[in-house]
Amino acid sequence: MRYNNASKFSPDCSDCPIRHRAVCARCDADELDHLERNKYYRNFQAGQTIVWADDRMEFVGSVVSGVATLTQTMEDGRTQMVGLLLPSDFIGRPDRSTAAYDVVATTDIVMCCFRKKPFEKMIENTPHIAHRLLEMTLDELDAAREWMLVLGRKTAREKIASLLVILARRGKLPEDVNAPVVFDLPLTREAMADYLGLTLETVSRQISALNKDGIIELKIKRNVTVPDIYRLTQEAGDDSDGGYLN
Amino acid sequence: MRYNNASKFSPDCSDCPIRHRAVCARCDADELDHLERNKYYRNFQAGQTIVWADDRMEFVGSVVSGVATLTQTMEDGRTQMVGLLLPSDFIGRPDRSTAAYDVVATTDIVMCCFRKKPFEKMIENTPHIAHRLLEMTLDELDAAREWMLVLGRKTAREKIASLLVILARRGKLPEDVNAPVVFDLPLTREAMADYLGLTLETVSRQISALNKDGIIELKIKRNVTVPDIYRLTQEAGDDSDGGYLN
DNA sequence: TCTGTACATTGACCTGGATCAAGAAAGATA
DNA sequence: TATCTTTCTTGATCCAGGTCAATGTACAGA
Repeated sequence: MRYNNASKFSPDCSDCPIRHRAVCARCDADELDHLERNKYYRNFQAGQTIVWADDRMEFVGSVVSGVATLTQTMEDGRTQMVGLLLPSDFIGRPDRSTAAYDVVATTDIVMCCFRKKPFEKMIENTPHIAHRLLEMTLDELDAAREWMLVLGRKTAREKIASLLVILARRGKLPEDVNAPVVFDLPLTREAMADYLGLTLETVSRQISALNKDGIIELKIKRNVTVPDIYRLTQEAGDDSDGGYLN
Repeated sequence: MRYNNASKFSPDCSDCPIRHRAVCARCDADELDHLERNKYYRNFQAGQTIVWADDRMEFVGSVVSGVATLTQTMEDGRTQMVGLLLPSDFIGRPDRSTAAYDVVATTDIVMCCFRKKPFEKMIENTPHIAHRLLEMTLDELDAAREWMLVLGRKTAREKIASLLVILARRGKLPEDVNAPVVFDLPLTREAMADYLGLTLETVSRQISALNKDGIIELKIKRNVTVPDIYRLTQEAGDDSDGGYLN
């Protein structure tokens, strides 16, 4: 459904640890070749669960396109998103046989995967990749801890803004720092609420408020193309409400 | 001041990555020896800041005794604790020159330290230590994410209970699972509040409530010894309020 | 074009925890 | 012993965000 960029399928694993190959002469070339040959792509539909918490997880991989979430759920149904996986983000942890969280595709998503066993073998033989993996894990740890500040101490409005900043940073930023930023909002209100430790109603109200305050602007409706909009410019401009922030 | 266990100074770095030596025949023994010879101990008093966020950090180390916290502070003073360092916990991150958070001793504390440079060198030469470090970082990441659920979705009472469980788990648990657990509470109400995303008043009220509900029990006052208590049993039992959970 | 489903918005009301404000205990100092 | 400081407790009040409920909108399928 909706937000679907599976079209840019051409695999761009630009931040995949494997790519490290380009800059490392000391690693085991055969090993890397072997891995490169054994990578494969998997598609998931929006809403589909990629891995269930505590299930065996036989692969590692990175997001090529689309968005997924890491989610924790309590017995009574309360859920907290603990991670957001955007293109180039890595998923899976060497030396852990089971997943720690539910991984759910929130949009159609393409992942670049490796079977875990050979990947672990490669880590052993190519210390620089292990090093890169440690670095990535430390980054994730920093992000998690920064999010603890958001969850523990920020107001609803600040929480929304924090999320918007994260998403904006991951899009292509405009050259001019002062130019307005445009980016996709590939999450439902509920998903945002789960990330922010709020209810979906509060998220909705805060977004409306930010909109009313002129801080964020409405976006083009999902399946409306640029030509569609352009056509509107030829009509009498009566129905001025151009679109919706999804 | 108060909670001071610097007395058990005898260095017990039982979970220090260096200890890995005992189980690894493949690592560079000279390197390990060199590091072992170059470890040193540092003492900090309760309240003292061990490292300031963004300051250069020239060492890594682990807690021998005492408790420290990792804290993030916003410009307006709101603070969120993002990590709790108990004995055997590791601090410092290879390849990062500056600290990401304030590290503050909440009790008198003894740390076992290594200068960062040689430590990093050792990591390069002893892949198994790098591996162990990745494992430790993944554990921290799990802990941080579990804490996100606590901060985002739990009630004040549940938050307190979550903290108590963490502290209880780190103490020596009784053989009998059903026996009551006894452990130190080496944090002020304010520190707990900062960890839990609450105010200190709420923490105080909730602890009083848990106490009233018979879920937690009062503990012996800090500087009262067992003989002191015993002496009380000889008096007329009028002043029955035996002590305080502090 | 109608219908059903999934999301999003908005309103009315309630409540858990924050805020403000005294006091009381613990512990240090003298 | 009295005094000062820091920490903890408790009460009174407030309000941000939760809860419950109704309505609107997007869009797929028939």
